[in-house]
Amino acid sequence: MATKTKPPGTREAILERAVDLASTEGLEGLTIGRLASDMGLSKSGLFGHFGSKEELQIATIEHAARRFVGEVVEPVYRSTVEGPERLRALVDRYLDHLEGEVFPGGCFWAAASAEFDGRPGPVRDRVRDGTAAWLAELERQADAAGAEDPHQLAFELHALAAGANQRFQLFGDREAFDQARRGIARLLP
Amino acid sequence: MATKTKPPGTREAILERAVDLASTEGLEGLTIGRLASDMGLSKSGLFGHFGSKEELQIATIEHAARRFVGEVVEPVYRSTVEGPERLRALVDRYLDHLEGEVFPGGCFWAAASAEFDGRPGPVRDRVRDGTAAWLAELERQADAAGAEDPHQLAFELHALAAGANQRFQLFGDREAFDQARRGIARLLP
DNA sequence: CCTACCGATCGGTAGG
DNA sequence: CCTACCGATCGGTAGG
Repeated sequence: MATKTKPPGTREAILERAVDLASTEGLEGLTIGRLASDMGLSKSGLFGHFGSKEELQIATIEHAARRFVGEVVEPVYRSTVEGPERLRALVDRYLDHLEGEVFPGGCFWAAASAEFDGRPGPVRDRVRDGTAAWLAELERQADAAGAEDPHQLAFELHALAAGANQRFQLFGDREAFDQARRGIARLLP
Repeated sequence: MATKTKPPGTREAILERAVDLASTEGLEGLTIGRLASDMGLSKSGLFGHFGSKEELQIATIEHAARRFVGEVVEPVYRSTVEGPERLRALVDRYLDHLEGEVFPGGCFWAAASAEFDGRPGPVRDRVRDGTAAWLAELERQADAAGAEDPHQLAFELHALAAGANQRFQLFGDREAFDQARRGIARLLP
């Protein structure tokens, strides 16, 4: 008999739930007790998978990074060749990802970044690494697309998309994505 | 004898500290016990000023709003007349405010917005009101400046500035403000 | 404004 | 993986 969902108790299943919880409650509000009861485990049973809260937070960030790559970057790489087409597809799929409410609490990275940008340590470092990787990917594709100033273009594309996400999360305002697309259309003619 | 600083224990002095604490620890991480000990009060002494943690959070947001208006909006109104000049000054002063590290944990609003956008209630409502007031102010001045599409312009200006702030906070990267200014220069020629 | 306290929950450990 | 527990801290209250 095939199981319909991933077997509960697995590290993978725990992290799936952890990413969702962290997107609404924050990485600090992601408590071991709450996560354990959601997964039907004892606190110490769940604790044993990670060894400390900080390790849980780091594992959660790395799981979110894998999900982002799998949902945004990889499909675009499979369906496009390098150049303007790929940059365009990357930005479009990024906006679709933000608009699609993949996480209950909105973009995991926006939340994690705001929460930990002022708290030095390994958690902030991982959030920084994940964000830097995405900005670098945008810049690389902007370069391959022949942009005059790929660094500047990557910054503006990311800012417009992130701005739309912030307004959507706070106001429930889907119009913000149209505004972002309008701004992006001017940048990527 | 004039007192050098505001008398401690005052609601005003408490809220000043509360805004700073919330900018690094978040509005949820702003605990009554921590704030009380910072102010040299007992927990229940501080508690009595507000009546509940939620009321403290709301008072903190409203204090941050008054500070923002006093530091960004009012000086611009005093030094400019309505029109392109005022819009330009508003955006410039906003960027200076973000770059000036007024709060230890970076922009209070960016942090509060990311933290509470997924938690319905009066706290989120106040964060929303404050953000909406600022976007409306930008749009009004964009309109007075004769912009073709004031709503779109206000969105893009805000997104570029907020994007710079996010990158600055996470990477300590002042270059982001230059990038925002470059993007804004194209929007406000 | 204070001391003293409440029940709940936090991260984490002991021992199995 | 479990039960049972630790000290610390949370928001909040009683009583003065």
